[in-house]
Amino acid sequence: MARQKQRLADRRSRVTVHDVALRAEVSDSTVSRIMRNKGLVTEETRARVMESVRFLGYVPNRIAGSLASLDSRLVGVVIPSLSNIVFPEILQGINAGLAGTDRQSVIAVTDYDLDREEVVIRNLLAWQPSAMLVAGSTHTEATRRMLDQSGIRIVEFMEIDHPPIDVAVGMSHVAAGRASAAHLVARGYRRFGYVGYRGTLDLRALMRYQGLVEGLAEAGLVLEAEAVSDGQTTVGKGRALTAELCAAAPGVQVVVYSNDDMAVGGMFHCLGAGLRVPQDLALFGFNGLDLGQELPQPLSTIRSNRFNIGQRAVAVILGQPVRPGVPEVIDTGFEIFPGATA
Amino acid sequence: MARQKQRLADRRSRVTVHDVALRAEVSDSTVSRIMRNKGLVTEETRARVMESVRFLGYVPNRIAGSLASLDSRLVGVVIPSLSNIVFPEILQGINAGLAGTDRQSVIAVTDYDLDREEVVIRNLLAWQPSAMLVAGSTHTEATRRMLDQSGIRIVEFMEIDHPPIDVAVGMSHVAAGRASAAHLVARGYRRFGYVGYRGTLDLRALMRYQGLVEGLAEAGLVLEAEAVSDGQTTVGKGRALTAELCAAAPGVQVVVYSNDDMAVGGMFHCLGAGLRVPQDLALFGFNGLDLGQELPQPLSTIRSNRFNIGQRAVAVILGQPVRPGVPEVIDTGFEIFPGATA
DNA sequence: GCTGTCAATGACAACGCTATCATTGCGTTT
DNA sequence: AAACGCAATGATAGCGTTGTCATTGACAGC
Repeated sequence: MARQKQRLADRRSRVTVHDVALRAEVSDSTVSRIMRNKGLVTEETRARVMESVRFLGYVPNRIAGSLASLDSRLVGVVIPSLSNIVFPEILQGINAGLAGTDRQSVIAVTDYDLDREEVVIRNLLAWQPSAMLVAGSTHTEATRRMLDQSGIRIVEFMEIDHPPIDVAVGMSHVAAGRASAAHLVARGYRRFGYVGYRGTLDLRALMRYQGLVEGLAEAGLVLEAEAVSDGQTTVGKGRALTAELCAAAPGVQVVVYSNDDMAVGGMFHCLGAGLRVPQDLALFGFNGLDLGQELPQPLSTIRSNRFNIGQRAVAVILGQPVRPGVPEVIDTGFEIFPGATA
Repeated sequence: MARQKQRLADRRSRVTVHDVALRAEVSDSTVSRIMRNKGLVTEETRARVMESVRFLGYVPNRIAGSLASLDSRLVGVVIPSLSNIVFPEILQGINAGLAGTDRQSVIAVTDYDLDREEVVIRNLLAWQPSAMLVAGSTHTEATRRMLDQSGIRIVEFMEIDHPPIDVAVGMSHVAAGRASAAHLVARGYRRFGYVGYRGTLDLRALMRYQGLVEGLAEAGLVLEAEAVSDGQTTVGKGRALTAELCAAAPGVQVVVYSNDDMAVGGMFHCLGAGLRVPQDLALFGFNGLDLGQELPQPLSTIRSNRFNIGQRAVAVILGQPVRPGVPEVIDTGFEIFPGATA
């Protein structure tokens, strides 16, 4: 009796299809078919097999299954951060879109670092995902090549200001910046300040800033004052920077913020400093977070549809799992929310 | 020449170890060794192989690798929600702990549904993770059995009020509730109100509530009024429920909230209604979110250490990858943050 | 020169499952 | 009764990698 070569001594005595098949007195194939609800089986056989499955506590090994079927059923998701609530919101949209399908998301975080992005994308691709959803459109050359050559569907979400590898789902941040300018100019504001991000990492914040400046220029206006930070854009930072800006440029009528978090901080500053909003100082945010809408006065801002972006991104890959070869851009738009702070 | 049986017509002409080996004129084994930095290879061979790897754009298939080595290098993470910022914070801690190791997290969300939890855990276990990190200690019987029988390390994080399957990392929410009561009683408050969650899903909120009631009872006090919701605990809800409670029970001196989000809502209500905090109404939260600390007055609350919980959970499984068999409880504690609203 | 050692590489069988094709057996048609 | 169709099940060869053991060849020691 030739003893079979035992590969790894420690193999946790896992239950395999074969064990189930032996107990139910059927072939491995039949067990496999039943586990996947595929192919024809009599009800009697199914019952017998399922009894064994339950008795043995069998859990199919998806690693082996994926290898055999050459389909991992995985969707790679790459986001820059978890601390900014907008990304979990997009993940919710993605999960909602994936719920009820047989696909599973695998999430990786880049910390806004393009080299880190390259690493995590390489690692995700190693899992043979059937699609990749990547935040943003700015990548290293190597990243771009990897994504392109993978042949799978690639959805770049959040922004649509750059030509996509395959599909882009999101909104134009430059346009949002311009829209802020246009809206506020139309409401009569002339003396503008900016509080927010200035650095090299959050490129979408920079695009909004750029759009804002362009929009003002078209009205013959400029940013009179800026208070910026190259780190996290938090409520606390927004509050501190607003204080700074008010001290440096008392004549500013309205402050445009990188995002709602900072704008809420600005609101807190005004509350503390006894400034009336919007009479003494008007505030304009970006994102349309719930938080801003629950302030004593609802925040004037721009709603980006994060949940929807996630859902649409998933809809694309489910609707057309094979890359068509022709790049596509899906604009989920944005809406100005007038609010009461500007 | 016997034509080899071609398995799947569509196999994306992927580059395999074999292709690299052919081009570099070495064996598959050597390529594998080089890709894993394991075993001896001459510098010259390594260079030649790496050239081929780059030329062909070879990305190792981790599915096949995991199957062969019986080690997926995956860590399953199960959380109830993404919309409550505390869970992304824990994920950050987990990612931080995993960074620099060869482990990858795979995240699943249960939406506070124990049956859904059972499903997602079954699906995660199918990926043969080397450990599972699961939020909370309340599971279905089937879930508990699956986790236990998997043999891998199981970390139940967030709470330590129940005996764990393997390890629990977190804090006692009952104790936190009692601590709130003790702290506020010591500060002279006698007439208490509660605003927050009341339902069947968020069990930790319920434990804090229970601790609060117990703590008050020990001081001979009771909750004079409650305004509760069984849905999301948002800033908006907190604001609305606080208004409700104030109308129904004007005599209440201090309101204890399910969490900081709702407490911030309470603060907004007071700001809008012209109530002085804490003189007219005192507010006490839970979590120690940044948001609460940036209010015009810093929120009185309890700091739970979310990031730390995630990091500790990972430290456990990295430090001892094999289940010791003896359950362990790791208390990450909490601190009362006096603040200025109570 | 012979043997032993050891660094470097190769051969090949697992890993657990599924796609594919083959086989069985029963009822129906002609 | 032979032929056929078809539902149900089985046998087997991969899937791409890695663990294990075998082989090669250079060099040192005697």
